[in-house]
Amino acid sequence: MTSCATCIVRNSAICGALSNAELATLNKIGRRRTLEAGETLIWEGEESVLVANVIDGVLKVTTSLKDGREQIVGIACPSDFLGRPFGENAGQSVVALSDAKVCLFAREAFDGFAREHPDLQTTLLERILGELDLSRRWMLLLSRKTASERVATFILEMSQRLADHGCAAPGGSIDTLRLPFGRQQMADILGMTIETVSRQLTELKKRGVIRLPSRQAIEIVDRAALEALA
Amino acid sequence: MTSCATCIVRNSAICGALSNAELATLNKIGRRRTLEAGETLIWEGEESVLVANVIDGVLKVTTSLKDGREQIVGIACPSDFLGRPFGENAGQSVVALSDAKVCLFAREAFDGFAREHPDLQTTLLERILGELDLSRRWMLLLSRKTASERVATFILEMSQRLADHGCAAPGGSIDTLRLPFGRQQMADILGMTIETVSRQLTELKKRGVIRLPSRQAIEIVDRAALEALA
DNA sequence: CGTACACTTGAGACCATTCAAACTTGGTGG
DNA sequence: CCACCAAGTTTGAATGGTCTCAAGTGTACG
Repeated sequence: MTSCATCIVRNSAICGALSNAELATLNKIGRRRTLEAGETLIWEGEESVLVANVIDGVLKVTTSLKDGREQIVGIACPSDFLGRPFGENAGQSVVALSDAKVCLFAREAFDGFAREHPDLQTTLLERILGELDLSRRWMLLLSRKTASERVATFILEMSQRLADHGCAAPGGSIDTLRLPFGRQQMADILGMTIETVSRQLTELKKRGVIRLPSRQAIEIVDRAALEALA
Repeated sequence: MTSCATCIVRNSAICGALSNAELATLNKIGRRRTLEAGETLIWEGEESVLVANVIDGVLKVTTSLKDGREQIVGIACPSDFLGRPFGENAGQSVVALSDAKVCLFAREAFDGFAREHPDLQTTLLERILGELDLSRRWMLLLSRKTASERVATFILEMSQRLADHGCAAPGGSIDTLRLPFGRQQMADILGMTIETVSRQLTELKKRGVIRLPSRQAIEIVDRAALEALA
């Protein structure tokens, strides 16, 4: 029996808006689920039947074209909210990048609960507004920034995110990022090809701005230079 | 004295969630304002002091880089909501594209009112979720679609919007769009240059897919062809 | 030790941009 | 009514940044 009382994201997820009594009610309509890396939780275009809180792991939120071109429009870390409440269709797919644990709710049940709990709605609204700001800023990157600006921005943004809530994997100081994804996913986030990402990273390495200690790690050597580039 | 009772967006804006009594309270903290084309209502990066409902006219929501590169991340039409509630900073600028009328609220007063009126919050949440879906779909266009795909998608999207709520200006059937903006703004929406937009439009004209009866009008001749391109 | 997979590097092609010039359009005043 | 002007738009030629395709290198894992 899993319980909200012992949940590690109890206070940082939207559940933080609820009292223990309210949480007990929510607990009844929710259930936990584990996902393996690569597993899809939500399919783009399908009916929106699920919403979820991330408990552990990292997931990607994507939209794609029929021919396979894909764009990652969001990265979900522990305590982040997933899914499309108050709507019939899921606009994006959600896929686990690492093994993950989520707290699932049937969308309709969640909608009903939310309508009766204004504080939860406020919290949710604040989160979604933050997401909207983020995705709009990202639109500027995708449409107007050059390859090197994109990579510089990406590294700084990830560093930021690591600082905020330990999303970007363990075992690094503020300046050594252990990223939970490979080049292809970086490319899908930045709207470029894998080759261009690679070239830009080696360029930054050559210039002594970053180091690449291992495949999935980036160490920031000269943060000021990165900021100038982004 | 302006009154919500006679407001033309009374039912289509977020105010639709409120009773007449509640609306009277909201009316006290709001005021009307007219904007001339080109006037800025909200500045990116400044403190978020205002939120608003659009009553008349069309406005653009933009983010930009210091060097002037700009991306339009949203178009606001009558009954649309503007601004950043529950947050300190405005992430985007809002500029009137045509002469416009808006219903303004001090952000903090609005936040307070919203917290006490769950139905308003639900409505707002639904709207913001819709905006998020839209902007995420647009990210895919900006990062992965070719110039011709972008223009085709744009025309269809605008046609859709015209059909939904008479945003895209008067005097047109479903297939003749009178757009409230010029080539530069199309470019800023699509993340391209003005020249590329122009070239793609003439290309579509040559192929008999659209006609360009006047500077700001686009007539869809072969909708199926457009859909195939998008 | 060998194989598979991810990443890097290189050469060439291509699409969108840049810069420049010509053309429309709509408005103003002679 | 027409000439003129300014602003917006179209068109052209050349450039350049990113992608594509292909081969090479490295790293993890059996």
